Amino acid sequence: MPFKTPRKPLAQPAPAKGRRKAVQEPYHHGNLREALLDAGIQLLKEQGAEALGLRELARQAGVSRTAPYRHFESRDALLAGIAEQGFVKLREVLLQARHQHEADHEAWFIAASKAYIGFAFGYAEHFKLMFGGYMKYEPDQHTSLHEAGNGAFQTLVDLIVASQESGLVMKGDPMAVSIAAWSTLHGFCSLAVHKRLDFLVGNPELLTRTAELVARTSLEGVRAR
Amino acid sequence: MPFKTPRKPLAQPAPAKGRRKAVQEPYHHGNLREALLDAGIQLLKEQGAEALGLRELARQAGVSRTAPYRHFESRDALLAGIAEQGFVKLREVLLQARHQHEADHEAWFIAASKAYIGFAFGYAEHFKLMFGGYMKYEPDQHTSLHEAGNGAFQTLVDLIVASQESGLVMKGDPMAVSIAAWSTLHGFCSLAVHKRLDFLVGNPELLTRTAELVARTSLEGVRAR
DNA sequence: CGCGATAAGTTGACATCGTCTACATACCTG
DNA sequence: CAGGTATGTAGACGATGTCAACTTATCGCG
Repeated sequence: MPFKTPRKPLAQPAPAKGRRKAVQEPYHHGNLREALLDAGIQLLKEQGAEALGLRELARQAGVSRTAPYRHFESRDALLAGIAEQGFVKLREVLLQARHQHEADHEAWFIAASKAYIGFAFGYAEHFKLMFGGYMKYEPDQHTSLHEAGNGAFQTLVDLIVASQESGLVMKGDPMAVSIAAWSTLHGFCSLAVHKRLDFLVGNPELLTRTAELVARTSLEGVRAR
Repeated sequence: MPFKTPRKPLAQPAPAKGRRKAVQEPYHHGNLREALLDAGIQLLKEQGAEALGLRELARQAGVSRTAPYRHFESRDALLAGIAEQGFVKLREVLLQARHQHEADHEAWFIAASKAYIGFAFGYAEHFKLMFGGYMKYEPDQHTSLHEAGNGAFQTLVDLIVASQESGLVMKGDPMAVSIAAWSTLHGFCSLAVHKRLDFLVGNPELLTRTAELVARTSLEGVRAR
């Protein structure tokens, strides 16, 4: 029962990491910023977003309660950082589906859909944090988070545009069509991670079939007719 | 600037309201339970779910901070009560769509879809509370909330079953098909109320078109083929 | 009609949290 | 080596949810 995590013995003092902006990477105590993010991701997975307190994260990182304020201007900013990592990961899995099936648009579509669903179920708490109302989110602030989200969304838009050109998917504003296709996947995932599909719990086989139906539904909903 | 709301002068002492369960209706101070729910719904609409503090609600109702505990065992229970009212309202608007178009299944489907979207946009904060992670939700506890949710969902299942019989919608497990159709609507609404569709903000005309596309997508996704 | 039980409301206290201000320390740069 | 700045710490404040103990009003029953 670890009440007090002793300060983690970092491998390197490590201020060697490229300085893309202006102010980064702690100097005399190891890189707290990433330590906080890592602890947060860990805690998020184990206990959910409500457990992500600034003081708790500080405790886990072995620093004092107000230390995080040197790296995040508020709790929301820290949550935004964690959510951002989620969007990066989501984009990765979507790109992976693309690279495996880029030639066949229909296969690409289905693979991307399953990747999205797989991410939501595999990182349920992360998914909730990314899309739920756990923090204040104003797109024109949180620009970094916003861009990460757009980066993930863009992979879907790319898929839709390609599929429109090949005649698989209906014509029309690519944004609107992308949102329509995305909505189907997202709605299913959102309902599932928030436990609103208790019809399916305890029946993993039915859940799998429903997930596949949803992936197909997403495609059929926007298929060219 | 009402700092202290004086105790509301109730029209009647009012313990005359049908006693469906066993323990209800406050005795010596007016009916606090409903006053709290009403204040909560009001505050929810104005300020969002985070503003729904037990103490704040008590303040608005003109009672002391711990008085709500005589009617709700915790803050979550109060939120659940408010969310439950939302599901009742949602069911109402879905039933209204049904009664206006029951004969034509396709019209019924589209009307129900638009009603769902209309509810989400018209009661955005309520919608977030109902489906987001603002409170702990375990279906086997919160049975009242759970049933209210199922009541609303059932209107969609009825629609799907009827549409399957008339050949509009594909065959298959009605639950799974209902979830697939619902997912499309819900995903769009969820993304919108959480401000994840900033592509559309400031362009209400595009938003309207996208909403209609989504309603159609929901149907096309499960249409018989 | 009166009296006890009980529902309803109040006050006080506690632990926790996010955040602010002021202070201390380590590191880098000139 | 000196000074500045990035980083970390301690203390305090107001706010919240919840518990325990106490008070008051209302109901039900003999």
